[in-house]
Amino acid sequence: MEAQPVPKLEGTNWNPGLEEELRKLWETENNYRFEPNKDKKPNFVLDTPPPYPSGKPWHPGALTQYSQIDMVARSARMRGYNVLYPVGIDRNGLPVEIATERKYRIQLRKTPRDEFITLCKHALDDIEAYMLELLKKLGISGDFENKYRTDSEEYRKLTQWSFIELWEKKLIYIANRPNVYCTDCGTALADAEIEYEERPTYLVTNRFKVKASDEELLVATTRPELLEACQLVIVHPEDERYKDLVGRKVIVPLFGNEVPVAAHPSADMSFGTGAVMICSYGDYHDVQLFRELRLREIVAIDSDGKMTAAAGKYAGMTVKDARSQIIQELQEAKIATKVEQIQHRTPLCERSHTPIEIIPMQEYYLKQLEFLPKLRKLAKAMEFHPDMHRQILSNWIDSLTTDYPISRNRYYATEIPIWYCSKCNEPHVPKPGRYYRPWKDESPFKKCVKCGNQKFIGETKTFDTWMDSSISALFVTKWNRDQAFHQATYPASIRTQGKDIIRTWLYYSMLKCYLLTEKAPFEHAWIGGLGQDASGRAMRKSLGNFMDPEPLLQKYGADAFRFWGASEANLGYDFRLSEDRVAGAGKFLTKLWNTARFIGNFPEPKRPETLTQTDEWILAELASLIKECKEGYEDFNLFVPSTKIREFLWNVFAAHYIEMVKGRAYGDVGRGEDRDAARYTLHLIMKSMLLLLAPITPHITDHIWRRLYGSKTIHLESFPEAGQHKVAKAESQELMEFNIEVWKTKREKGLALKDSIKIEVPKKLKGYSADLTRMHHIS
RNA sequence: GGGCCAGUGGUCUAGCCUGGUCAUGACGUCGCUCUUACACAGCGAAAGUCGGCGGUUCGAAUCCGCCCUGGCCCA
Repeated sequence: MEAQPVPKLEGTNWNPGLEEELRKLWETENNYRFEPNKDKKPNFVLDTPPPYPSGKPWHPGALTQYSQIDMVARSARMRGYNVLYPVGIDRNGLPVEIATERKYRIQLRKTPRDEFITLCKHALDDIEAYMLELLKKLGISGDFENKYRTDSEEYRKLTQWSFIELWEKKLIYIANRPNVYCTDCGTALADAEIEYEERPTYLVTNRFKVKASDEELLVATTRPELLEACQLVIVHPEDERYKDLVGRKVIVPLFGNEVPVAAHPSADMSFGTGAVMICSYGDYHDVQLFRELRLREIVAIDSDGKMTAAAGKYAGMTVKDARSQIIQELQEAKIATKVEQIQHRTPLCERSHTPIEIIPMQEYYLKQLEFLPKLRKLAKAMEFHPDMHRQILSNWIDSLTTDYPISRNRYYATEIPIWYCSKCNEPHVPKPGRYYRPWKDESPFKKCVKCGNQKFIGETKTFDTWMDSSISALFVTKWNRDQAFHQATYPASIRTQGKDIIRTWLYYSMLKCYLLTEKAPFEHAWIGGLGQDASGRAMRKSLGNFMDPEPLLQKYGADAFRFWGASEANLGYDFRLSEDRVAGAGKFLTKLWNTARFIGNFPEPKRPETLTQTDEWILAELASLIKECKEGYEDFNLFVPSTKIREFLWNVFAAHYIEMVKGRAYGDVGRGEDRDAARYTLHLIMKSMLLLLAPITPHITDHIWRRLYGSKTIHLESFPEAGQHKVAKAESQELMEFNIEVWKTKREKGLALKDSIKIEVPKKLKGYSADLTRMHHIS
């Protein structure tokens, strides 16, 4: 007796509304809980980027990346790993401070610190809730229950702990050095926080009198306000114009100090007059020469961006005002021979877009230069996906010339745990294991170790945010919190991140974790491309070319968005976001849905003794698909499985196999055993495709799986094994070409597909002739 | 100035490492078709100097050199 076919899937397309129900189900089932070495499976630990709540809407490219990371985690589970997939939120740093200053029209330095911090917290909480909700809507399978925040007491305690260990290892030092400084943000910047922009500025050519002669030297500069800090004028050694001036002295106009003229190869003969004044500090070139030639620095600009006493009557003016004032005076005194406007590549603060200044300041530094050779080795040993992006890290390591300045003058960040003796200024660093706020807390020290004084002053500075983020791999593996857990999970298996923060997050993570644990923090680095707008431009909030991802998710569902994210661009390449293409991904889901709906009509029989040639053929195609998908997943590449599965489903399985076996599947033709062979094979292929797709489109695959193959979730299953079926590629090709030829002939002859046709089945395809005859109505 | 990446039908993309089938697929366009899963479909068609120039080779989208354009990063 044959069971009546029962349609198990309603409607002719996938309803994204079902996603919400599934997510609720997953939450109650709690399938993804991590315990080290559970069921004797190997651990797989992700070090994921905690997103920064910087505003609404969230960058759609970032959201795409989070969905891709989820696919990495889900595929690892289905490859048989026990997966630790942490969810964190990065809440330290400048952006929230700037947003808070703008929102409440207040200034950080003029607001009580406690109050300011509270305002920042509220802003972060608000956006954080929005982001977590979006992540959940995407179907992210991370550990939301144990989500962490980088501004929590527990996290900051660990950041301070890492600092204290580095301090004790004598890897931290204080130095008074020229520092890249943003006068607007009021803080020192790391190299990574600087960006460049072409901006108009004046190039002023001034007469410098040559000492004890009537000669003059013309010197062009973009920084006339720094004349008082000029200590040297350089010319190129091969510059014939100035050969006889080298070694003599010139007099700085307006200020009258005498400075030598020297030959130096870094002078550009073609820029300005070829003679360059070297001041402390106009740009990096100045810094380099001051260091190289051991010149005496004159601090001309203070940390508020105002001219210092060294600037004489210009003291107290802003750099900008001083510049225009001084240009005017130089012109009036006929010292300036030329004032022209030029486009100048100006270094800017990445956050405030203010031109940076170089000011000598006392800052804390973490040693890195002496470890660069070791870091280069670690970078070489690390497995990059794709391999090409290792280059970005190598280039960065090769370009570093100073140690890492780790202190900042901000509020919403982890405090540097130091107290200074009020008398002798000796720094005291407390014991690790607590969260310290020296600007607020009482000193844990009773007596200065140096002078015995009993009063202390707490440090007010904070850490650069990368000091926090760089230990994410240590935090999620419970370093200094749970030794057994840490042993089992560190180093992490994989760091997943965008290519834009390789030189910051990835590099600083390697540096700090290496210094603390002597190991690289992770084995693999997965580097995603960046989301661009539809015309290929970087999507930036400042450019206003943002697309709100939420309506897209609402309209097409998370699975369509995810499938688009997986299949849009190859691993590591930038991708463009457009609604059309997400919609196109949705069509694939419809195709999958209808294929499943068709197959669900048939009962799933046991494997018959023998299968037909047609069944063997599609199983061989499936075997190679499984192999390709597995290779893709092992390389953490989602592009490979998503595009291969789409091609197989659409162009091979649905177009050819299903059409060929329809007759048998319905039981219209052939023996009962052949019918079961078709049904068995249809279900086997369906199951395999669902399993292969489950990491990419977790909702639709789970829904179909539960409906057709039992009530349990697909997400606790493993990937299918590639079978032993073998059919020559040429035969496969020939089979599909024959079908196409029949279709073409029918249309040329004006025949409907159901009309019969006289056509010879090629000899090589004899094994398929029963199915082909039924399919094409060959008479 | 340097580095990395990219440049393939109207749009996007595979192939390039490991040279050799009429260059893959998707979106879009046009025509036909309701064919016991799917019209969010099926079938078919039009559409390409594989950025340019030169070289290696019997043969180059693929290897080499130079150049142009765009993106990202660095100095």
